[in-house]
Amino acid sequence: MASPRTRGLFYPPGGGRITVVHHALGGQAMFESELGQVAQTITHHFLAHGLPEAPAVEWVPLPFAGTWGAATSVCLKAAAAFARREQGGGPVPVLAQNLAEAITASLSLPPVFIRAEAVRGYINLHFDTQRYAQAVIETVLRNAENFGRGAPKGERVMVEYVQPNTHHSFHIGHLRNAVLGEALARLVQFAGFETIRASYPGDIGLGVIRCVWGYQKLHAGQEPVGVMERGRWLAQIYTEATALLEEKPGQTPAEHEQRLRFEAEVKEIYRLWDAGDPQVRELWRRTRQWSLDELAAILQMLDIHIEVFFYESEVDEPSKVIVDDLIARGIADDERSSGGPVIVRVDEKLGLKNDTYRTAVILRSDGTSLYLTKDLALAKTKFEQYAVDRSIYVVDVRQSLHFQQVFKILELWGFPQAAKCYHLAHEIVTLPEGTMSARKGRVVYFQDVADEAVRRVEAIVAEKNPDLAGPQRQAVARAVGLGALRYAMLSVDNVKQITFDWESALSFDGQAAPYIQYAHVRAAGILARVPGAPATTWAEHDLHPAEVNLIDAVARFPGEVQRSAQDYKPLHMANYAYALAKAFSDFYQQCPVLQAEPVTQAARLALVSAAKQVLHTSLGLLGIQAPDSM
RNA sequence: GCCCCCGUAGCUCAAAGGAUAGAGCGGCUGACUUCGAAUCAGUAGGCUGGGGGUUCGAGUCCCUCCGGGGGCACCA
Repeated sequence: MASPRTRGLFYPPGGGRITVVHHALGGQAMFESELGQVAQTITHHFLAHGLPEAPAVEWVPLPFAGTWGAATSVCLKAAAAFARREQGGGPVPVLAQNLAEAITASLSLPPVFIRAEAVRGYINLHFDTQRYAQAVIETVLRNAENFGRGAPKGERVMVEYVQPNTHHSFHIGHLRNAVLGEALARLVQFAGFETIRASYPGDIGLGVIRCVWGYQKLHAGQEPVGVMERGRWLAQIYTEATALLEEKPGQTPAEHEQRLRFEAEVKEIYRLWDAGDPQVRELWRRTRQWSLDELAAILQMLDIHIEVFFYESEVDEPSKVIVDDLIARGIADDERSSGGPVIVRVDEKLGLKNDTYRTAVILRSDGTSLYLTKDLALAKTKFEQYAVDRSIYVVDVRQSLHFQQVFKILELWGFPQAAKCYHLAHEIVTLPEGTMSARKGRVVYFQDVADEAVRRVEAIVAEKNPDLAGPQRQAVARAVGLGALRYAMLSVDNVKQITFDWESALSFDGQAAPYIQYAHVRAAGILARVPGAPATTWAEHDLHPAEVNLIDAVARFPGEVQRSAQDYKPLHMANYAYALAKAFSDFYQQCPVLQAEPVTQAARLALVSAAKQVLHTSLGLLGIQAPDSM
């Protein structure tokens, strides 16, 4: 069974995206003001030579080849503009190169740059290596866990994720959603936005009522012991119930009759629920709580702390008020007098010829509300009651049309923040044998995968690190096992399906969380052997290429934070964390620290300390723990 | 029929419109008396689905075709 927010297509980007102020140039943000100075000089040069159409100077990192620098393609752009204006001023690349050469020759560089050169139309600036290394390392160590944290943006963002149905059980599809939403929330928050985490459990609807019916019919009065067991049991009842309610080929007339009778019973329960019948409500409330208890336990295990829970059952009433207003304003058509529902002909209202947003039903003919109706009310609540500036819905891709309709109807309604709503669509998790289906009982539950992950890691720890035992081993096994699972979900782009299979989901080698955690462990291992407080200053020495590489990786972190938050892409951070770990592993292999000469040792200890910090922070943003040993 | 997404190494996937398209897994060859080998180094593997276009510059943007997936009135 699809969870309430488990379907649809892609909302065109731009809607609620965070505006890019300017590209933080990775670690080169270190020399931001100096780069700004040079940019000004370049612009002046253009003006002085009658090239007013030259675009703004943007710095990109110099293709990394062992030293650092920044480059700008502004001459290429200016040359292209010039060629368009003058027609036949020569080939653009030649023109650009000439321009770049003239400009670099005339630049007077601030001391952090050692030289400027013109290459293939680019202006390349090279940084003073030692000053750069020092700036990076000392900045990291001075700021510690706050290194990379963005300045407050003065904007409040709500991230809605974790929307499982009650009366079902949390499966790995839900896990992808939860893990993605949590990483996004952490990134957005760290990037400088005030962040509210919201969850929207589907605690009412036909699926829920079917389960309640099944419970009453088949298991009245029963209750298994244990939070997880109870939750899972409800999911089984749901499967059991749907089997009885489903039309099957080759049914006898008697079976058919029975099925119709059952369906009528389900409808009656739904009616009673709607009417507030105390008995039905009580049964619903009790079973619902079992699911919510299970959810709480899982969120705890995932270190997800939701601040606001919205329940479908609670936005039911307010949503009907909106429907009345939509009818009053002529946006919605009330067809109930002729036995129809209340609808919004979205395309017609927008004057579109093709079927794009289609016609949306916002109220059943019997006057009960729908999923769509509730989302209209929910959007309003988010902005008005929680005063958010932006609202992100992390929901799987099958519900894209649903959200397009929600946002468009809000827009038609005149709701000003409709443009501030953004559906972050992600693809689903499938099984090798096909889509998961609670209805068919074909589901892989999160708890089972988590248990297996922890079991496997425990075995590996026992083998590789026998000193670690007891509760410590348990803790490490959880950190590593769940980390691997999380990373497997985050290191694939949202638009790609994940086919779940045990081996790749629980992969501990290569590009996987344990690899990154291991790098952190190694860094911790080195630092643990040094008595006293770790060094906080850089020491000038000849840099090994692996050191240069690692410093570069460390320096990129703040930029990656901003980029991940702006693009709503935890994937960027997942890739970055791996790249950083790889740079560290390479460094570890090639550069002895404890055996190095005193000056080199001091510098490398500072570097190890900085790298450890950033590994820790980036894993943390992904919701993955970084233990000191494993 | 209409709307949307995806096609990149054998497989799974990366890649701010920028300089020579990168990783992992799998294959092959090497490196533990060393700060932990859950590691590292090397090697092989590609007309980025096809064709047009925009641009100084396209895996990335536009058009078109092919292939795969998803969604389309009273489910959530």
